Parts: sequence; structure tokens; C-alpha cells
Amino acid sequence: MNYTELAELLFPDVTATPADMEAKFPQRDLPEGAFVTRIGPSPTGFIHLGNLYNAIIGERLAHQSGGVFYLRIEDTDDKRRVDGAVETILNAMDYFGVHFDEGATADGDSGSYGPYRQSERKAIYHVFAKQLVQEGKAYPCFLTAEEVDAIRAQQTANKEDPGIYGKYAEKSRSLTIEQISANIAAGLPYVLRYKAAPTGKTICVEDAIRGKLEMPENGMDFVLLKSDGIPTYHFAHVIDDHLMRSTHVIRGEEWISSLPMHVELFKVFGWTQPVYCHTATLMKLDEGSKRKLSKRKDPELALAYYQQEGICREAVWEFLLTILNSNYEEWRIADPVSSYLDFPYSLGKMSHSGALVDLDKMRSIAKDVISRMTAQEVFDNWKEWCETYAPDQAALIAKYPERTLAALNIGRGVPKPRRDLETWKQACDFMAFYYDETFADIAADPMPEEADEATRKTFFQMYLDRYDHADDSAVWFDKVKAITAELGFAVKPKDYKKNPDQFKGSIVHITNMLRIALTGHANAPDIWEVSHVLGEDITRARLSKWA
RNA sequence: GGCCCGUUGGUCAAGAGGUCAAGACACCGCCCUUUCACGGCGGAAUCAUGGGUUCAAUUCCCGUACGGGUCACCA
Repeated sequence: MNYTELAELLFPDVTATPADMEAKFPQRDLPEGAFVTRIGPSPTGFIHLGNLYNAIIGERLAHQSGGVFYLRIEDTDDKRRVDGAVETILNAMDYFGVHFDEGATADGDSGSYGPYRQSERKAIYHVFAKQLVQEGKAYPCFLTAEEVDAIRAQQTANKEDPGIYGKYAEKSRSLTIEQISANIAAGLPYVLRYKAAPTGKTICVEDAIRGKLEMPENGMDFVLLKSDGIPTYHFAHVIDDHLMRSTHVIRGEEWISSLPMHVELFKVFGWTQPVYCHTATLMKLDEGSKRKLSKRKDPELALAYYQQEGICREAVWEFLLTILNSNYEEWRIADPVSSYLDFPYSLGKMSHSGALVDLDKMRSIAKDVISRMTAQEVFDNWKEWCETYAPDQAALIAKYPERTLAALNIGRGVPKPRRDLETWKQACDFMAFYYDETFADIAADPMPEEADEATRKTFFQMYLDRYDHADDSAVWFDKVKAITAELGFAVKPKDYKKNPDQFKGSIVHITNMLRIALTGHANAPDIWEVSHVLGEDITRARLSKWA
């Protein structure tokens, strides 16, 4: 077989050479130790936590080292392509603050190693496919889907490894150039397969996360180019990451089993392999056992979920960082003010096993994140979220901007800020009592039983009689204490606890009544502060209902 | 089924051949407190399992179980 002739027959239009490609996409001029990383999502219209998880690793490694982080769209599968999916990816990454130095954009590319959509790189792949054919390392295969299925069925029946290899590849491998030529002339579709030459050895790859990975070398005549001339993931990955000069390939552990194919291709091309970083799968606790997060069953897998719930981007980042690097939490405790971007992320601290996505923990982190913001930051972020997801709330915020800001300021800016707010969605519920429009809808907590109805009425009358909106917090509280004593309640909760028979209740119950009347909740911020945010009219109106 | 990856409390996890096996979230109790929150103190709770190697193994090796992945002209 004359391979040069075959290569010309298969790729008559390809005139560029691998050397041309090397020249066109030269080594990057980057400082020593700079990482070049990427994410390569498929535009299926669904972008999930795992995408963000890997994106954060790549982004951190690249940007911490003065390297490059880029976006490549892996759209080699026509059937799964969804219109607008690239925008979805871009929007989600932007929302979560993941920025690319180069790569696909909504309507094109930015950067000099493109195109960054695999569907637009056909000519590049064909240069290397042609090279492989020329060297006798790839060949056309005219097997139909039915024939391949039949082979697999037979292999399964014989308990053999499925696939096209060895004797099962013989039929295609032994085609003469005349037969191939005739087939092509007849318009028969074919794929280009890699011609495996297994030696029975074991390959060994040093994974940056997992350490040494050992497995049998590739023995399959796997597909390089599909019948439409578009490459499979395997071929595209090797060509792209080489030509785009990726130094590190960060991808999910589901790729470990195809590593032999990739290693083989890097070897036959004579290229140095990037460093592989295979990440653990994100898991979920379901009925007591761990399982992979599922697109169908687990809404929290989709990034859109976090946007809809209003979990702020920093919280998602910090949560992911805590499961990404085991020392992140300690770092954060030691340094509660710095941005998470200041954390020195490292591959060595990554876990090998699948982390469970614990929404409780994420909420706890979200509380911390929001508690560290200024009132104005909370105001802006919350309002922005409401504008898309809660228009009624957005209208209220717009109607009462000062009151809202003042409310958000309660217990904030102090060393130990309140942690009332966890998500923007939850903020709508929490903040409802600040607006008469939504206060009415709150299912109020029950008044404490320690005060019977008569006592309660008396209390509110006394309170309103003596209430002076101008009182400062100390004067105001002295009045509360005076009423408490007059009504036969203990001013110090401890006294009531020690001698429950001597008192009707304690000041706890008194303030509870106030709080519930004012906010509907037994759990709410400081009463004096709330009163002053609401203003005298609203305060008196709400309390009068109980007098 | 073959090949591969993994397994430290409920969860995230640190850890080293000899430790009282960190820390965080959640939980429970107490304290502080005008509620809540915050904070403080304390508690319960873990090395999947069976064999080796070793003076000593949760840590190293082998097997088993369990979980996961993968075996496409999908990524």
C-alpha cells in the first residue's frame, strides 16, 4: 500500500503541513511556570456545577501563575448542539466571575490560537489526519453501523472485549487502494480509524491530582474522524491542546479510561503531553448513600439553580473552593476579609474522591459572605437579583430605598455582623416585615404564653403611652424594664429561671411580644433599631393592634 | 463482565508507620444575652472489611465488600 497515495486520495484538498500548523500556533511567550488551561464545554444548553468546578481550577491555576485561561467550545457532536448554548455558557461564567483571556465569544473568537470552536477547526484536524494516513497510522473504514453492531454482539456473546481491533479490524485494514478508491467514488461513507499496534505494555501517566495512573496501553482502532470529517473528542483534544499550547488539562475523572488513546496520539505525533488533572465527580447524598449528581433528579446541579435561588457568586466560589482545596477553610478563618482570589490555590491539595455537594454548608458560607458585605453592597446585589427573579420585591426596594438600606445596615459593619441573610430569595422573606405591603402576609409567630390576653393588652397600652420615638436605645430599654417589673415579670431572665413561681415570666417574654407585634417573628433584629427603621407611624400602628 | 478510580465522624476533611486521629458545617447540652444572631465552653460521632509485612498499621502490600467511572461515528 502506498500511503502517500492514500493520503492524497482521502485528503486531496489538504495542502498545509503539520509544520505550517506549528508555525502558525507557536509556543506561547509566557513566564516560567505559567499555566495554560481551558475549559471545553459542549454546547448542549446545560451548564452545571461540575463545569464551574473545573473552570475554577483552571482559572485559578492560570491566573495565579501569570498564564492563560481560555474557552474552547467542544461542539463536535452535531446532534447535541443547541442554539444559544454558547451564550448560556458565557453568561453563566460571567455571572460567576470566571473570566477568560481568550477563546470563543458570543459571535466569534478572541485570541490568536483559534478558531476556538471545534466545528470550525476541520481544516486543522485534517492536516494531522493526513499525516497519520501518510505514515500508515490511520486508515479509512467503511464498516456500517449495522456491521459494527454485529461485531459487538458477537464479541459480547464470546465474552471478548468489544470494539474494532485485531482480527475485527482486518477487513477494513486490508482494503486495497483500488477498493478504497472505488468505495469513495461510489459515495460510501467512511470513518478514519487509528491503526493500533499494541505491544502489550502498560502506560503510566503522572496525574497532578491522583499521582501515578497505570493502565494497559491502547489496543483499539478507535475513530479519529467521523464520517462527516469532524473529529471525535479524542483526536480533537490532542490536536487542540497541543496547538493551543495547554500546559494542563483539567477534566473529570470519567476521562481516565480514555487516557490510553490520548497518550498514544501524543506519542505518535511526537508531542509532549500536557499535565493531566482528573477531578473527582461531584456527588449527592440520596437516601443515605452517595451518588453522582444527576441532571434529571438534582436541580442543584444546574448553575441556573444558583442564580434562581439567588445564592451569591462568592458563596458558590467559596463553597467550591472548600471542597477543592482542603486548606481553604482554615485560610478563610485566619483571614476573613481578603477576597477568595487571594487564596493560594494548589493542585496538591485536591481530593481524589467525589465530594458531596452539601447545600447546608453552602448556605452557611453564603451567610458569611453576605455578612461581610456593606449594606450598600447587599442592597445592590439583592436589588439586581430581584429585578430578574422577584419584580414585586424590586418594586418595593425602589419605593423605599432609604428604609431598605437602613434595614440592611442593622447589625452590620461590626466585628461580629448578623448572619440573617443567606440567599437573595430568602432575603425577600426575611425582609418582608419592613414593608407594610408584605408585612400583612407574614404568618406571625404566636405570642408567648407567659402573658395572658389581659396582660398583653395592658402591656401594649403602657408601652404606647410611654413610647417616645426620640428616646435613645438606653432610655428606651429602661422604660421596657420598668414596664416589665410593673407587670410582675422578671427584669433579669436568670431571676425568672431560678424562681419561676415569683414571676409571670421574664423580660424575654416582654420583648418577644414587641418583636412579634413589630415584625411578626420571634426571631428578628434589635427592636429599637427596627422601630427606627420603620419610623414612628408604622411602629405605633403595628403595636396599636394589640393594645 | 473487562479495565480503571475511590473508601477517615451525618457532611467536607487534615494527618503520619508509634497522635488523646486536627479543623469546618450540621446536631445536642451549658454559659453569655432584652429575642434571634454572634460569641464562649462542652458533648456525641470516624479510620469499610479480612489477611499479611512490622516491635508497632488507620497509614505499606494483597484479597473482599461497597461506591463511582468507562468500554460509541457523545463529550
